[in-house]
Amino acid sequence: MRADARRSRRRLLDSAIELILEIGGEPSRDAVADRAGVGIGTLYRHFPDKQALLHAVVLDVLDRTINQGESAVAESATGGEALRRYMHAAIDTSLGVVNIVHPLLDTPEWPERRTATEAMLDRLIVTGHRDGAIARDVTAADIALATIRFCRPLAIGLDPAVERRIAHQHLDTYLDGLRRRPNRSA
Amino acid sequence: MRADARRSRRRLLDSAIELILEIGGEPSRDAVADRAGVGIGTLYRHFPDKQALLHAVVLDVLDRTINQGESAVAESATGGEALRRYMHAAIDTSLGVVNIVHPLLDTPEWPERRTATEAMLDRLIVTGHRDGAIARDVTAADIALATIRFCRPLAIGLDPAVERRIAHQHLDTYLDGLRRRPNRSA
DNA sequence: AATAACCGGAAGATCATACTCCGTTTTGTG
DNA sequence: CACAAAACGGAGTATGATCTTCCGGTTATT
Repeated sequence: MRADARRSRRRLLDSAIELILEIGGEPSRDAVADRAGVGIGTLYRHFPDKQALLHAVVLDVLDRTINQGESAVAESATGGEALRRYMHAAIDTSLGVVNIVHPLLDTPEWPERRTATEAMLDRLIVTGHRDGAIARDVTAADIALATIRFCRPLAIGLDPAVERRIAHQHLDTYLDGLRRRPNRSA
Repeated sequence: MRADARRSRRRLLDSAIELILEIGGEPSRDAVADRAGVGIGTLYRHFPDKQALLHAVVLDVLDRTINQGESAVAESATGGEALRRYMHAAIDTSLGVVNIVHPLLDTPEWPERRTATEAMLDRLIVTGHRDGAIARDVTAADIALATIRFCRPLAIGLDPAVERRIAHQHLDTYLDGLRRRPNRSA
């Protein structure tokens, strides 16, 4: 792959991620190409059909988030600490992009990511259960759903930076709540 | 206004609210009319221009939510209790509809609702501050933003009933977190 | 029974976005 | 440096999904 092609591809991905957060949904192909500073033809060469670009964006973001989870588990002293690190990292990486995940749930690429996410969360949860940092009744599914909630922008036209700040803030309070009530569903 | 006209209007509003939650955004006029069991012509007679229907929906839901807040303040023993009641009621009434609020923020009807919401939340907060049930550094804006977050569906194709259950659950944990840390922003 | 208000839905108008195509430019190689 | 292959740009067309109108038929009210 030629250097300029790789550069264009990466720019398209990054521009799409920005736009998705800004407008809260699927951006038009024209807008993505403009933002990336490439022609619309270039976009279609890299991502041939209708959904290819958005698929690539979601997989890119999802894989990075899963990796951050792995790191969090590996590098944290406690399960609670791993949970905190993972969820904040998910906000940094996935904020906004969860908005367009739904259509991907029916594609061949999904089951593999689902498995990887579950495996990672299970390891995280088991560690937390073992060291007592995460309540027994908190499950991987609970964490997954809460993570999605905090990665959703509020859809009232806030600036992305503000959006991110608020998400982290809400998550902190939520995590405090998780610690407070060890005998209730998350 | 004739009885059948009032009935049609109410059905259109309710159908729109349902659809907004189900599809997570603005429904097509055709879909709303179908769901309501009325012709598309009827929809246009009640709501003449492009945004009229969605405006009416948001105002309907918003006004009901504000009223529920007033009741919560009036009928609760403590500010903390009022806060809990208000936010859960907001989920029951507004879940999903926050998704389409943004465009309304630029219309003449908005400032009035904003003022009413602020007044209600201020009363709620002041009560809570006075009786110590709500931390000093929790503001009306904090409550407003958190309420919006818990009224956002997760956008992964969940059934509305499941969506609602999860929202209440997440809110409970968040409220526990608010209580736990009286000296940090909400 | 009379009339004014309301309803239904086919058909046309409108608009945003997807996508193609080909002449031009850039990159990598001998 | 020269040349071929790969990549680029963007005007213009295709497409499809709503929005909106209109008027003959229906229902409520007196």
